[in-house]
Amino acid sequence: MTPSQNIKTFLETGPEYLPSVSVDCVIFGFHERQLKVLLLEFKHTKAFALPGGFVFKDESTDEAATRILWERTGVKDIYLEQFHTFGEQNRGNWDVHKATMSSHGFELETNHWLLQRFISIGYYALVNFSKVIPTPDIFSDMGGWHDIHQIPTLILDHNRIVEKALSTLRLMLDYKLVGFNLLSETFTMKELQSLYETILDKKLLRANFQRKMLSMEILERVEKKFSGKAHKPPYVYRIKKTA
Amino acid sequence: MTPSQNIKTFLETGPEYLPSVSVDCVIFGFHERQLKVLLLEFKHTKAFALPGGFVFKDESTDEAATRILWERTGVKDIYLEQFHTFGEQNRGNWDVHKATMSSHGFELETNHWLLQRFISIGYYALVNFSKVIPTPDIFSDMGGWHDIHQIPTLILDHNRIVEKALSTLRLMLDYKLVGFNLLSETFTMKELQSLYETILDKKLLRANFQRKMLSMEILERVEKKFSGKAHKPPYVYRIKKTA
DNA sequence: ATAAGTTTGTATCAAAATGATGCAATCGAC
DNA sequence: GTCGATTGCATCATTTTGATACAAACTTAT
Repeated sequence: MTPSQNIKTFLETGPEYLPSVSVDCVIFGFHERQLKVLLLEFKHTKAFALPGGFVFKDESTDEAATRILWERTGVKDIYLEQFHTFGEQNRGNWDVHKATMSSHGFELETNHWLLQRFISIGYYALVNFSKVIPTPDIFSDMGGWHDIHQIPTLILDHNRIVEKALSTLRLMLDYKLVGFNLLSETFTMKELQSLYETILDKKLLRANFQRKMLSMEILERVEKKFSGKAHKPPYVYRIKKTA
Repeated sequence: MTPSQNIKTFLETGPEYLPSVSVDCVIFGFHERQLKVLLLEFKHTKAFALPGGFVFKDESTDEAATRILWERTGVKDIYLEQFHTFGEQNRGNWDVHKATMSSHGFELETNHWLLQRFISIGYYALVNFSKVIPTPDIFSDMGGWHDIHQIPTLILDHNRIVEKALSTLRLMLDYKLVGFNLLSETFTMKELQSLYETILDKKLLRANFQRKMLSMEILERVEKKFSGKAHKPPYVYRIKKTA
């Protein structure tokens, strides 16, 4: 199918979606000691946006978020949490979408379903950076990771959504042990600490961090050692499977 | 206007609402050492429900919640917080509403807007019990307070919504100082402790509770003393106005 | 007036959690 | 083997929290 055919199909699926409701996902990844967010880019308009989409009439909003996540990353079974619903009357304008459609030869009337008011249910996801294959959607030409400290201006109220997702993630970090989802299956204590330091944006004392993590008794030592570097090799951990 | 005229008007306002989106409010009050929730009662069907409603196309969801709250309690300026959005495909059936409409002589077709799928944005409110005048809506005949431990079976997924609101409130209690909203303008330390004990459902040590509350430095002693009882009079507090 | 009975406000001590520092152990490079 | 680097953990200091005690302030009974 050509892009234009895809778009035609999409525009025609309007009636299959639950009206007024959209889902936006803040997908967090961790790479090279940076907390990253997956953003979509619109080449024509040079605009950025969060991965998002609409809810089919026969799926739950959670299912919609899972589906959108899968479509944009190629990964299922992702840690996902709803954090807030954004329900302002005017969350920004849809010029970018209009322009994108227009560039493909589709001129949307003002009352087109795509240009109506939508509330957006925000979900944040924690993914293993290396497993993700950023995949653009119909509107976008590119998907890519952006350092949380260098998020460009996004469409609509998406910058606010990212902010809220980040503050929720920070709160969750020491309430629920959830950070692991951003690392690979196994990891060292240093990697885990580095992750926490990046998310919380502050240094932590190594000895105390280790003591705290071990005291929760959810970590399991895997291989005894790990070689390569000129120093004492660290233990490698994984999360205990709650049997 | 007669009730039936009210209902007719309401049914005709369908197009003014944002489709698929509803708001439900869990209104907490505190009275006689009990945590209460305001519920509406449908006399014909003997069903109970949370106060809720729909979102006008030109108001935000927060504004809708505030409006609904005001309509059901007569109080504006209420502490209100969004806590979760419930987006399952099948949140339960609308038989009760259908029956209520029917009892007023309105037979709704299956595809009537009121019988469509709605997602519900949950808000919880903390109100001063004594200031509230429970007021029924078009569907209900009565509004009243119910002890959190004796919530009857509610329509749709409203029982789950109450549960989630309560667990969120408990989490919030020691993260954010928010309990005051359930008391009157001024209160004693004992009243505040009693409130905390009721919400958290556990006893707290008086001395330590007092120390903790005072250490946050948001309480202000008002009147020196308080008389009537045969013992040392307690201080009366109010929240410091953050100047 | 005085004593008795309560409840309040706060001090004090014990225990637990957290912050900070030090040191032995283990690896590769030389 | 020695050196430099990093890990794992012990240890101590500090802070927070849990538990108990006691004096102060009020009304009622005598």
